[in-house]
Amino acid sequence: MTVRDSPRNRRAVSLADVAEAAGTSTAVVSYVINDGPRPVAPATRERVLEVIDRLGYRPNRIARALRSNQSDTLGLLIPDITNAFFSDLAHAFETAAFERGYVSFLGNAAFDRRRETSYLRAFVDLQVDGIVVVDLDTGKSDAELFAEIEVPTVFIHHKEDGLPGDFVRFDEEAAGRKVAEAMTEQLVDDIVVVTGPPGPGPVNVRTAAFEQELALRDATATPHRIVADFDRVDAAEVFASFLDAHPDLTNLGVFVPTDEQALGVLHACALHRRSIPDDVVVIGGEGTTSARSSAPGLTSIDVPVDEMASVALDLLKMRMAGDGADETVATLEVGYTERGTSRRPPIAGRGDRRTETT
Amino acid sequence: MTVRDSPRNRRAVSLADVAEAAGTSTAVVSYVINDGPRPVAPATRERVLEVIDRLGYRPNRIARALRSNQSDTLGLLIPDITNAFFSDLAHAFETAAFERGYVSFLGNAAFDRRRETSYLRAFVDLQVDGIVVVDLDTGKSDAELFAEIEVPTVFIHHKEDGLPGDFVRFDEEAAGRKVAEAMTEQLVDDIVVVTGPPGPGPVNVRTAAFEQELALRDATATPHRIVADFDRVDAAEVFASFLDAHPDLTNLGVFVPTDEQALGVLHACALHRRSIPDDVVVIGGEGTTSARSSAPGLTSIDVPVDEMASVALDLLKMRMAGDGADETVATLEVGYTERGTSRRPPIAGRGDRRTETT
DNA sequence: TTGTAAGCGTTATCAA
DNA sequence: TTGATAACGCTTACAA
Repeated sequence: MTVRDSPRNRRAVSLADVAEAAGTSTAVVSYVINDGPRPVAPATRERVLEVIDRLGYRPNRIARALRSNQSDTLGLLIPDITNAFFSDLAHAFETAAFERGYVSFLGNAAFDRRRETSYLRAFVDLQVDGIVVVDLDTGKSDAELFAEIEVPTVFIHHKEDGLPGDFVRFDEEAAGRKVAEAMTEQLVDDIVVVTGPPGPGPVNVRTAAFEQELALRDATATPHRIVADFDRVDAAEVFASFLDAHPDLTNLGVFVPTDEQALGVLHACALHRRSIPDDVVVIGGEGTTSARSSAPGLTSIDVPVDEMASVALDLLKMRMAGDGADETVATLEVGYTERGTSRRPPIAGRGDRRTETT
Repeated sequence: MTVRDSPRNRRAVSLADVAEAAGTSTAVVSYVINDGPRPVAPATRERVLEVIDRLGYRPNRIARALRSNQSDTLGLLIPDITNAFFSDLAHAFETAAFERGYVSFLGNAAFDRRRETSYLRAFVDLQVDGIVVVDLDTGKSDAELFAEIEVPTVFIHHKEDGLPGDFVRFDEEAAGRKVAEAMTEQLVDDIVVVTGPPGPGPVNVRTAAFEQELALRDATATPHRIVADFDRVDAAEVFASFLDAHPDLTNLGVFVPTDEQALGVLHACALHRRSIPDDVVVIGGEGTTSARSSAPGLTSIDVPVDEMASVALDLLKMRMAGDGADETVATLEVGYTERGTSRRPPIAGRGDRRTETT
């Protein structure tokens, strides 16, 4: 037992240690570990592998990153990790990244520009190989910072004009239209749209498409609009006030573009003892896991979150490989699933309409 | 304009560049950046700071980590990030870590031992300063690996005997007892306990305490036990079958130790058109944000998640600072809040009972 | 096929 | 108070 074996004051086994024990050079050990870039004689390789195993050597990824400018590390920046949709996205990315051999930093901007900036800088300083951003759509993004970042970046869900990087989104317009179509079949007397705070964000594109399609299908239906923040507590409060202010509306259809808000609306209905879907039909816009299994399950657009993650990572990989392609915009198709917050329509389902019976 | 200014093929500004531009040495620049360990003349410091600003220098954290064995980075390992409770925990940690200047890697074990191991190794290889683990409580943990890890580790929620590291938990026994007390005031005819898969995990401690206290308070009440996995879909299915099998039970009280399962139970009740809390009272064991704003909000134990995170990080910091204290076990107190899934009891609230009216 | 040695960008020792 | 310089552990050009 040498001193090195004592559990305290032991420095980790280094590549040089391996080389020495195997009676060869650090270069050869490196070639063995990385399967290149130079060939190694089978006998030598065998010897090195044996020593690596015996000594329990593990490469130091920090040193490797410093030398090679590659960390196999990704940065993931999310506006609000408690939001049902974003947490689904984060989960999808983490999984997809892990499958591809990356470990991810998680940055929760908490809807705060300063935090976003701070994380972005940290990611760059930590030499991540790529950055996945779900950008805040409130106010101006940190355009200068994004512009000066040399790290491959892919934007999800929202991207401001002029920022450099690929963009993965889903078809917001189709989402709005599909819900409008479904809503007209619900035979409700009045329609409500919940919108987010005014702005150019993707969510408001969704609601605009909904309203437009609705007008096309039924000129008489001018929906009530109510504005709520993108969190369920605010949405619940705002919707509860709406119900208070309109006790006469007893056969209501509500389009809530984000599931996070939809969950709040369901909460408000429960408090006000409005029966769903008998008194109020609620249709959501994202199909998060959280909303799929709410009580009752939310009828909604289904966003292909896993596909978004895998497309995003593929784009990132191409960019990291240096394929200097032009900036790509990938727009993914959405589905629509009836669950418990809408009425089974008298007309047979068609198109990509799906009905779920649990 | 020199070549370095062209946006392509530009290598980042290094400390040596700063030193050269400021007409001093790398050592001095380092002293300025780190405020030590040697003093710097005010004039020199001024000059260096000016150059840093002008060149837009940012320290390379990889190089710093390699040299100093400190990365200001943390690893966070979670069994299942889609679980309501764990995602609350993850959020709390990320926030607490960020406040203390750390950036966190996120590892989602997805209830898979191999993934857990793989992340653990990656964290060590990446030289994280500390690891926060919510360990899987299924089967044997990777004891050897934990034992050989030299990185400060703190376990949350669950820790197997013999593993090295501090431990932050909440008072599972008190949680079970509190719910039992509340349940006896609900005037239900029958009581159901949902348990997780059999095993030594913390959740089963919670349910055992509940059953024990219940027996103490009301010898006649022998609760039905139903077993469900720790996910809402399985819990919903299992509970739905239970309702099918017992159509006679129309005044039911259910203790669901994890909110994730409780959400499933609520979902099942909605599908079966059981009114809550008139037909079924549901009480949860964690008080996650997700369950607080379900429809209706879940009456439940409230776990001090933020406090757990901050205690865990404080313990980690102490260990990183080398305070070789004995292993600490911190047990935090839980609250209890009535929300919409229980009946307002006829007896006035007392103790730390809280009632929430939204 | 293998070995030597020069970095990568820091920190911190030691000497000036 | 400052400046050279030797690490940290790895990759890889170059030489043998």
